[in-house]
Formats: sequence, structure tokens, C-alpha cells
Amino acid sequence: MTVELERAAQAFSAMGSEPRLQVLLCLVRAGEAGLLVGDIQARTGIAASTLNHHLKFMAAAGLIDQEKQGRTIVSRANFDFLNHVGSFIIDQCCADACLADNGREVGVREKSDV
Amino acid sequence: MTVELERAAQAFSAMGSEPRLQVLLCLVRAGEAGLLVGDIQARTGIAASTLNHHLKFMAAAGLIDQEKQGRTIVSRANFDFLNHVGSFIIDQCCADACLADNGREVGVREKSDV
DNA sequence: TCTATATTTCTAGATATATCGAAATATTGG
DNA sequence: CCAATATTTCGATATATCTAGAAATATAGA
Repeated sequence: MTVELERAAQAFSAMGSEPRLQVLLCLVRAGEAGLLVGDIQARTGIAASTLNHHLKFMAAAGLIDQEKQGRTIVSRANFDFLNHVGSFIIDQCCADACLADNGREVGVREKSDV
Repeated sequence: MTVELERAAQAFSAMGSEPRLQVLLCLVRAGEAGLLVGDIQARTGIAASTLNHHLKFMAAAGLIDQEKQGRTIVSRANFDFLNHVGSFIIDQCCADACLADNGREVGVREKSDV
């Protein structure tokens, strides 16, 4: 579970900057077709070297996949992982002991309606 | 939408460190009852000043709420916001033009089963 | 092979974050 | 008011991240 926590934290961190989140949304919208580095650059205005850095960061976190095709690289959102990460917090809620040490009853919140 | 992007990035950033994510999970598990700073400290082993820093960070991002009660502070996960943030990425997918510029068809992913 | 295109690596300064001990502040109970 | 408890602020250092220009690499096409 610590491994999973670490992975989740890395994923959130990789989504936790405005430029990177912008890039991720571009890729999500592009769907399975993905986008070339140059496409993303054109859409976001991020400098090539900076963008490369961010893409590596996101790929390492598992948010995206990159596939080399000739002299271009196609980046795609990893939808399975994104779904998994998106539900991580709420999923974790009752996965463990749900009673607080101080003896107070633990409140029950309604299930996510997503 | 840029405002929302900024808020989302801040939220993800606030979840994007292992200690903070650990704290957040403690609070999620504690439910509406919440936890005192001392409770969290006891569970995570994070030094008081460090923990205070992280709690402020998370509160600023809207992940948690803090309420002063006498000489203690109760911290609670903001479940509404967490649900919202959790679905941000996937929600955004088809909120905008969903067709990539390069003309390729956009892939469809299954709905989250959460 | 030469050239243009696409991406990556290198380098480096600026900024932000993480950490924690010690001191300070607030509040309750006596 | 005093002592104990709970949390915050201060100060300081270490580490990480962000940014981007310039040079390097890889590949396709003429």
C-alpha cells in the first residue's frame, strides 16, 4: 500500500503544475490519437526543452505514454491510469480502519455521485 | 476555465507529496469528525511545524477545512471538493473540442466505474 | 550525402518546497 | 495568575523544480 501511496503522490505531483495540467488536458482531449511534441508546443506555447522536461515527468509518473514513430514522438494520455488515480482518494476512504482513535464516531459522507 | 485549471493544479499539487497524501487519507478516513493536529501527528510521525506547514498548504488548496475549537484545531477533508477534483481530468475530456487537429479519430474510453 | 525537421541533452540561474528545532502564542483548568 | 497543553511562527538549510537558450542527436526526403 505504501508503494501505491507513493505512486499516487507522484501522479498527483505530475498533475500539480498549471503547465503540465494544461498539457495533460490537451492529451486527454486528443484521445487515443495522441499528439506530437510539436503539436503540444503549438497549443501551449511552452518552450521545447521545458515541454520535454514536463513530458518526461508525466511519463515517469505513468500519466502518459510516449511512442517513437520515425522522427516524431506520439504522446498519449494513459486513460486507465487516469481513471484509477482520479478515484484514488475516495476509494481509499473506507479501505482501512475507519474509526478515529479519539473514540468519536466517524461521520459518514454520501457516496460519490460521479 | 483558466481559474479552474489553476485551482485544480493547486489541488493536485497539494496531494502530490507522500506526507501530505498520507495526512489527507487520515482525514478522509476520519470522516466528518475530523482530526486534531495532534492526532495527525501521532498517526504520521510528522514533526509539528512540518505538519502545520502541510496542513496550511492543503487548506489553501481547498482540500481540507480547519475549525478552531478552544485550544485545538479540527481538520476535516473537504469531501465535496475531493469528489470534484477526482473527476476533473476525465470530466474535462469532452468539455472542449474533442477532435484532434490532425484529423485522426479520437478514442473513447469507458466511464469510470467508481 | 546533404538538408531540413523533430526532439533531446546540456547548462545554469531563479524560485519554490521540505524539513525541523526552538521560541512564541493561545487557551483551559486550577 | 500560573502551569500545562495545543498549535503556530521564526529561522535556517537542504533539496527539488521551473525555465529556457544553445548545442547535440536522429531521421526522412531530395
